[in-house]
Amino acid sequence: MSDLLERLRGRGWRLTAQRRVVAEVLNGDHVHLTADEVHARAAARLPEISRATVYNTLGELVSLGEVLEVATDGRAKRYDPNAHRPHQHLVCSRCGAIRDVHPGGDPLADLPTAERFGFTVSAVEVTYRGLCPDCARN
Amino acid sequence: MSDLLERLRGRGWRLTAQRRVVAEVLNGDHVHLTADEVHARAAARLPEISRATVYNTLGELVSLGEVLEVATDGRAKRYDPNAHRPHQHLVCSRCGAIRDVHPGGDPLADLPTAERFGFTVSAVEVTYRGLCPDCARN
DNA sequence: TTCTTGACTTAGACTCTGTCTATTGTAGGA
DNA sequence: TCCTACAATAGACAGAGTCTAAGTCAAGAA
Ligand SMILES: [Mn+2]
Ligand SMILES: [Mn+2]
Ligand SMILES: [Zn+2]
Ligand SMILES: [Zn+2]
Repeated sequence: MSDLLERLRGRGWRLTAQRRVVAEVLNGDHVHLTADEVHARAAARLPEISRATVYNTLGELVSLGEVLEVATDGRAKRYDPNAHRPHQHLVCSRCGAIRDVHPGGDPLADLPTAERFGFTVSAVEVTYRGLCPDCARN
Repeated sequence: MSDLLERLRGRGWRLTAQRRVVAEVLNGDHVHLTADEVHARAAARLPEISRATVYNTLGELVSLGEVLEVATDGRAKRYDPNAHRPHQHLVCSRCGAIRDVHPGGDPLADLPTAERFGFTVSAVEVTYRGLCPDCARN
């Protein structure tokens, strides 16, 4: 994760305590936190950090391609530091749990040119919906 | 569309002027309106229709399976009357235009059991992102 | 090291989308 | 026609996210 901070400094980022803490919170695999969850965890380390700064920092990380924004359904967006390995999501319709999945093959290839209607297609988002083991059991 | 109204009456729906107007507005192909757009168009025909009724009616149509809810990004959900033919969406990242696409094959089949982690997967949402012809040109 | 300055952070007001409630209205059957 | 359960309404409320004005500070300059 200090790799990340180095990369960001190289891109002209000022290294502030707030940005450092947000980057630290977004560390690990299968991390899909909402902005408010990031704020709560960051505030545990740096109590005076503001919601606005968390939103700003997350937005910057997203435009730099270091974090992915995952739009769930109606609920708050989730922020995903696993931005360098393409993957998709399995979402529980009941409790909102998210798992990363890594199917083989490029889903972009499934869309023939005839079905592109002149669009320049550059990305595809696949979300599998269902019930997680816990919710299926109850 | 009066097919739709017939079906709904058969299911015990009271036919009110408001519901009729909402159903009329959601008529056609490649229709992906936000709730407020539905409200604006409905209000052109029935000026006193309320936002709450539009939300209620859309919610009912969705739970009856007559309309699909499409969560594009962090913005407002879109309502799609093309609920009886499974399809996916092509979204312009710049202007937000949406096209229906109908690729062959079942995208659910692309997720092997080993990648399901015990989830009971029942649906998959595929969104292709890129630039529409107009936006690519400018 | 201290100075300087523009980038950064903050609190809280504000917007947008959607939900809920209390009240009033009405579709459709008796 | 009358009754009543279902539906519509206005507007308060809530969650998620954006914006602004004012204060703060990281990091390069001297
Ligand atoms: Mn992920
Ligand atoms: Mn559609
Ligand atoms: Zn679950
Ligand atoms: Zn476009």
